[in-house]
Amino acid sequence: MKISSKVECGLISLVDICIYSKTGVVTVINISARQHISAKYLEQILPQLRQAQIIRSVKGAKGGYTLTRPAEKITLREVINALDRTVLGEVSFDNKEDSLIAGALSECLWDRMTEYLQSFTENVTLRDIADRYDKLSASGNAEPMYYI
Amino acid sequence: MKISSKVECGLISLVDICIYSKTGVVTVINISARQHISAKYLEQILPQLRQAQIIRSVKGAKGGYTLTRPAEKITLREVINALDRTVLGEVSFDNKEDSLIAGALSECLWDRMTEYLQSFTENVTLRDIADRYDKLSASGNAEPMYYI
DNA sequence: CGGTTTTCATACTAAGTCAATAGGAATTAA
DNA sequence: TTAATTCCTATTGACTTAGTATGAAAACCG
Repeated sequence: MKISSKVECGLISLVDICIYSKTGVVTVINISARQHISAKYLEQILPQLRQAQIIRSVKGAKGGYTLTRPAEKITLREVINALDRTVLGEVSFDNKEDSLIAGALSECLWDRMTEYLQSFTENVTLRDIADRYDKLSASGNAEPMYYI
Repeated sequence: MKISSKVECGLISLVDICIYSKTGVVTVINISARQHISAKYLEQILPQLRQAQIIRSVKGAKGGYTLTRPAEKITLREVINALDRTVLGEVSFDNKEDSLIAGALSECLWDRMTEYLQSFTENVTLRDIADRYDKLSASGNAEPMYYI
């Protein structure tokens, strides 16, 4: 499966915000430093998540981002759809609709695959990922710390 | 889901061969005429299916293609993999392996999605599509016939 | 043989997509 | 007013993809 870098970075950012926004907002610079993603790139991704009402932004100095809802109410389906409609969306082809074989393929294959992906991602939430992250970092896989 | 035209055309070709090879071989020209796919394009796709031992080719005049096995023994998984490794393959990202969040995403999301796609397509065969095609064409959706 | 039909191999091109950068406007705290 | 921040939109360069082009190799047929 091919997943765009935008979706990957968007998801990582959201989990980062989820983890670090307990005490206040999280800025693009914060995420960039922690997750090694270009700040300029994030500036392009996060507004999309805001428009989809997944995060809320505070402008100006001391500004940043927080989630609009508890993490367990944010499904990965809506996140992925907000960033890239093609991942979970229907398989579509230009003009082969007239072909009966293409129709059979849709019914037996493509439609079922996309239906599954939609319902699966509907049932995974940001909380699940954050919890999994906690377990990973607790079990000796701690994020490397660089002391000066 | 984004599926390349190559995979789509390859699958359509295979179903066409399955349907029309009962009496003999099927040529690129046959498929091209029936399915409205450029013959030159097919000449690029079918050899790949041959290398994957899904179809057998007969060279020269009176040559063409047939399936190597009964249609119920050809899974869509192997067909799709033969034409495009990325569709069912693992989600892979450049250098974000070090990120624990990326790891959590893999475990909770990407790995499960690709596992499902692999096992689902493993259990759909060419026969299933051909049968579905038969039902579609029997129920009033007959392929248009052009009489001269 | 020689001509025709076919598959096979490889190169090419034009269009589209994607990742990432760039520059600057708008907003707000201090 | 200054610094920190989000926001908006354009652009670039690299890569991918769809489809075409050219011709070689193989095999049937008369």
